[in-house]
Amino acid sequence: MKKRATISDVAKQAGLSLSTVSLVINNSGYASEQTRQKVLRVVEELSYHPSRAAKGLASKKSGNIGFIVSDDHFSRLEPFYTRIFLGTEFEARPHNYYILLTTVENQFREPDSIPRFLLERNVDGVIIAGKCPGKLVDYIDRLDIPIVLVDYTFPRKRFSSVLIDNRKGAHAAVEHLIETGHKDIGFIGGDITHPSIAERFLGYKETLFEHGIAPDPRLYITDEDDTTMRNGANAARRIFDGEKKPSAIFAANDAMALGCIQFAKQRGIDIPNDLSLIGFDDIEASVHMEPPLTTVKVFKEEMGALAVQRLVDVIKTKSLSIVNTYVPVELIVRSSTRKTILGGGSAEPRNSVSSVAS
Amino acid sequence: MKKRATISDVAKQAGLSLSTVSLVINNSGYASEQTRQKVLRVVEELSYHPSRAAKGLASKKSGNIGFIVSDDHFSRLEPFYTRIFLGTEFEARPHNYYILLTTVENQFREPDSIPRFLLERNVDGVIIAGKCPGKLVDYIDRLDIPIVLVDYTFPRKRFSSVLIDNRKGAHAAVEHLIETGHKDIGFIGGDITHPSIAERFLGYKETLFEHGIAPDPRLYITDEDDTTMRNGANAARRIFDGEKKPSAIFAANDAMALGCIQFAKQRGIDIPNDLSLIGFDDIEASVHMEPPLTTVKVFKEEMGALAVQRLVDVIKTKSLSIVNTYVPVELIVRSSTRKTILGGGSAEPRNSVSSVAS
DNA sequence: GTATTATATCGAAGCGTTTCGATAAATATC
DNA sequence: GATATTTATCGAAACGCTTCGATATAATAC
Repeated sequence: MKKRATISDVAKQAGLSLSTVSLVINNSGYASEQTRQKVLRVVEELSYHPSRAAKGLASKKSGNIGFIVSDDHFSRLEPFYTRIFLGTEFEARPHNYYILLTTVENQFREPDSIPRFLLERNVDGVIIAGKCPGKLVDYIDRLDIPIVLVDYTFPRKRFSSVLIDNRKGAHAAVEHLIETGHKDIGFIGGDITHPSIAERFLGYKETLFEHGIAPDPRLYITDEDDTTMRNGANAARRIFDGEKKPSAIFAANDAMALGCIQFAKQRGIDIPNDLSLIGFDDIEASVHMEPPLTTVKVFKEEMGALAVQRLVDVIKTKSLSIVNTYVPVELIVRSSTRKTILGGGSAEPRNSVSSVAS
Repeated sequence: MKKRATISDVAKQAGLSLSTVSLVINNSGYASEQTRQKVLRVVEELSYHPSRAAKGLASKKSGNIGFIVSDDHFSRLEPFYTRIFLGTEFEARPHNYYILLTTVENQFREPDSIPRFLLERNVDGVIIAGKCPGKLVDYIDRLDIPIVLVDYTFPRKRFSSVLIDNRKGAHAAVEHLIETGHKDIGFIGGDITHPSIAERFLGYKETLFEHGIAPDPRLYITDEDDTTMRNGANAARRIFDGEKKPSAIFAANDAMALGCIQFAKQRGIDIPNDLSLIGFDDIEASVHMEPPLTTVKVFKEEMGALAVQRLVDVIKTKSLSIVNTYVPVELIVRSSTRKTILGGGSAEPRNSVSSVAS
């Protein structure tokens, strides 16, 4: 096996000094066009790739980005955060970074739960996806390691973040339901302490208000302990066991929507004829559901990519400014929603003629 | 921000030389018990963590393990390979390795598709999960980088591997169906070119033979192009559109079993009363299916962990021997299978009395 | 008691980069 | 035309570790 070429091999071959080659490769400092070309050609010839370790040692940069996600988030049925992670992986390539993934338990115990890459200072920055223990965030912050949050906002302190435009998504979802003639629209929220879910709830209420509909507490559930399918089914049951039945439900994510579907099947409620249902996220499964789920699509890979872009920028420029990027969403209409024959029950039926199902 | 402690800080504090400290930390070479204690205490005091980069530069080891998985495998609905990946991550921790993940396209084009960590020699070994382009495997092998395969066997050359005991799993599945009175047992294979699927097919046929049942070509489908839910539904349709209807189906994975369920619902076939169905893998979704799926559980995290153990062993000992580890499987009986009222149609019904459903 | 061998510790070279002056040539400034 | 500035290149130190002899002492063999 031939030994790998080093920078000094390149220098020798090009008849230049080490430092000049280094300057050209990292294009810092000055170099004549001629020299530049020469170096680049030799690099190609020897198929030279700089040694990460040497580079890291000399520059005090690891070339790695840490990706932190809570273990239950990451190993959920739906690969939501997996997609985000994948997005970071792809975007890291052109920037020449590696992503070091670690999952953390919700129950944080210092120092056992501190990711190794932090102890060893083996990352130049960190991306945190979804909820993360506050103590850990504080710890990283104290280390002066740049942080970018994805689908999360930290309560006590601002960080740059990449967020879903939840309000807009919720607005589009509820608007769609209202447009198709629904008035008694339920909401299934699961874990309302997650900022994204809270915002979707807000968007839900706002949109109802806009249309002169007062949100009915009997129609929304926000106190389940997690946003799982099971809880979706549970919440649906609680709503339908109440005195007021909705004609449509907006579930704060697709997993809970799926739970709704299961509940509805059990209870003999036909979707979309008896109940229109809309989800959020557009996970892979939603197109395969029975019926295929109308939902609000979230561009997960793109979120990961944006997070990397932002983080790399912070690492390189040491910028301290905080940038919150809102990623647009898109309403995907499939078969779980349809026009009502009659407007809802409580509000006065307006346009009752034109809203007859086609 | 305080500077990190280096090995020379430790040496100074302990009144020893650099080299002695290094020897103790890596416990290579000799050191008196007294010295050892002293060093360890100082390490603790200064909370010293060796620099990865320096270590890597000096030792020519990166401390990283590459994890390669095809992109369609990794971003599938069911997080099968994600779980394996997670297993490697966990096991890598105590061994002090990092996992560098990369996905590769099925359509391999050198050199664009070559993972960066190979170009930069930034991994000490590689784990390949599921199918992988032959050219890439050859490339890595030529680099003299140790390889461990997970859920895959390479056609042209032997490598150490961690494999599912597919034959045993298939045996358990089919045995279960036979025990519950089925004789006309179908098989849905999807992509038979994947070694695991091929073995499950083999196990299926073997078990039938053992019980004096000749596999009926009208009852198995092995020529779909992938092992997806869609293809599962498709294959089920093809079988049921044929002249011979099975009373039970063994799907080579849970995704295809889910497809079967969807097809059955559409066609008005009741599971398990009209058709018993059994899957393979035990993905998270299977417990949530309607009905909950009887399946063969695969211990995915454990497979990842075993792969890391094996790889670390190879890296450390430079062992050239090839070890194929077969991970046991477990039959999980849920509600998608039940006893037949009558034995199957073609073979003579034996024990027809005792096999009446309870 | 001397020769071997095992044990314990150390100094220094080396790993492959970056980066900080230093130097020299080319260009701009007045 | 002398001085200042920009551009181009280089040598050498530094980054924090491993590892290879070298040296010294302790244990064992004969």
